[in-house]
Amino acid sequence: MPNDTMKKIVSLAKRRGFIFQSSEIYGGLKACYDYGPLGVELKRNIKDAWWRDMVHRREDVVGLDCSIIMHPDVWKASGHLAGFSDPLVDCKNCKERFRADHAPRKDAGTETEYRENGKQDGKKLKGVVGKQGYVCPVCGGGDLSDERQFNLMFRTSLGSVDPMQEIAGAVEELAKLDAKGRRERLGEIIAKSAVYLRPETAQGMFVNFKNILDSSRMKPPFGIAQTGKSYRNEITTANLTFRTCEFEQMELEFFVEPGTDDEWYAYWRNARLEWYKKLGIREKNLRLRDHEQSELAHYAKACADVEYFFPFENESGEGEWGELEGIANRTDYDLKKHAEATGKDLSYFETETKKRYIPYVIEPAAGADRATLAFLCDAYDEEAIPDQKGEDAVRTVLRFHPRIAPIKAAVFPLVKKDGLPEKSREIMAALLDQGVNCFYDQSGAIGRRYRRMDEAGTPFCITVDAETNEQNTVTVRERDSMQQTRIGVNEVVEYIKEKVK
RNA sequence: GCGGGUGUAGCUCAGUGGCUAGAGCAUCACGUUGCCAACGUGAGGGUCGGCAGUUCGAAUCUGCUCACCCGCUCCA
Repeated sequence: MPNDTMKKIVSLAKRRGFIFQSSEIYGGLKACYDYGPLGVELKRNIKDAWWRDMVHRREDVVGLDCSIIMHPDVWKASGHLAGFSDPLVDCKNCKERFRADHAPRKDAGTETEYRENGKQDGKKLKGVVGKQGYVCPVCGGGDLSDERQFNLMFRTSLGSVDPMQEIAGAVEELAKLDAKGRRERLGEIIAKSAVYLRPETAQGMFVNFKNILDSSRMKPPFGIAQTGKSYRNEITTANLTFRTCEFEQMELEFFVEPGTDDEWYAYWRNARLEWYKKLGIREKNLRLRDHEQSELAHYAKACADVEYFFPFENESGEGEWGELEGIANRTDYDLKKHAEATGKDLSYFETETKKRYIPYVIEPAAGADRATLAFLCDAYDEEAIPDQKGEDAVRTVLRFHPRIAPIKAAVFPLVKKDGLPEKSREIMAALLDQGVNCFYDQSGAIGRRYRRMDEAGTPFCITVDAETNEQNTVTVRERDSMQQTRIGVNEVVEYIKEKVK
């Protein structure tokens, strides 16, 4: 029952410290979430795996970490400042909210017929199309609100003087202006200090393209990678951390010679799908979906999404495909725009061939929070196992790939006497010393301790028992099979390190 | 933003004809046991989402509000 599954995952996430709602004791904040002790490890492991595979294991990619607040002109050049401001209109009849540029056109002054409240059996109403020249796309009504700007970027102000102060001082002047003039004047005042939280990390890579060429001796084909937070005022937020206003991205901008872009696009499109598989996401829950021409963003030549089948609650009751990552061919759009805006030369000169060109960009852009959620959902499993009395019982287990598991190993003394706790602590210390995140537990029955670790997704449990004192060996219990292997105490660190590599 | 649903302990949920708020699990302590969610005893933990109103009295009725879920819309 996938409907149930998401509920159980949310419950487990809260109970075990993966994901909490932001500011929960204040009643929560819309679409903001915090990662608890286990969640932060999981997310970090995913980001680290991405960084290692995309940057450290390649010669052709370098990293970058740029500021979230950038020069406001960056967003003018990239098209975000204009493109993010879609005029929205509310229908006063059926309460629909829609984009003005998507509404059906009708000549101003002509008559329009529609149903009351937009209901099929509603009373027939007649109206006149207003001077805006369009009607409601749902009910066809002409009784519409003014167009409202809805900026998808988070605006804030840079500088120690609050722009509110200047606005307060301009109140009388503003009162004399009409609505349009007032908006323009207010815009002028705010624009003096207005800056934006980035809606994507990508522009940081484009803006630093020349710096990196000049400082790193990289030449196309090469990439710049970055992870970090981005912010967008989403109209609708939903499904836990799947769509939030503040989110973390893992982006690569890969610069290539024009003409080679198609093959590099194909390369990354495939490579990125394989990455999720390699880290343990089941193949049946993954797919690549190519965008239709009409779906493509204004800058993109081609785009494909890596999608995961989330167990979200919905009408079908089965779950829903959701985007984890988009791989786009952004062409030379961004570098060209920034070159135009700044007058700087952002082309690349190839000395051997004496060719000069503005590189094309292939962009695999992944959501770190979405990936974390997908790994969590995919790891979730319930196993029917009879308990000691032979009655039906359920074992809840998170089957994380050891590389991303929050806790790599747990160390238990079978009993808390006969020097077993002391021996366990020694093994713990050796593991911690090697940077293996592990957990010590001596409370309650051993079976309970195993099951607790199953729920946290810990792949290995090391138990110190009577034989440890006699033969200097411990048991290693494997999470998925629940099989135990006996190994020497001095092999433990290497054994675990090898398994979680 | 609209429509529908939900909100009681860390989790899952009872509760009501309006009076001192409950269970199971979880957590902690002690004891016992010792390899797969054991047993006993005890303990801690609740602004009944928030604010206001009606009332002698509100978790319960009314209004507003916040958050989450579903649908529509949106997703450069």
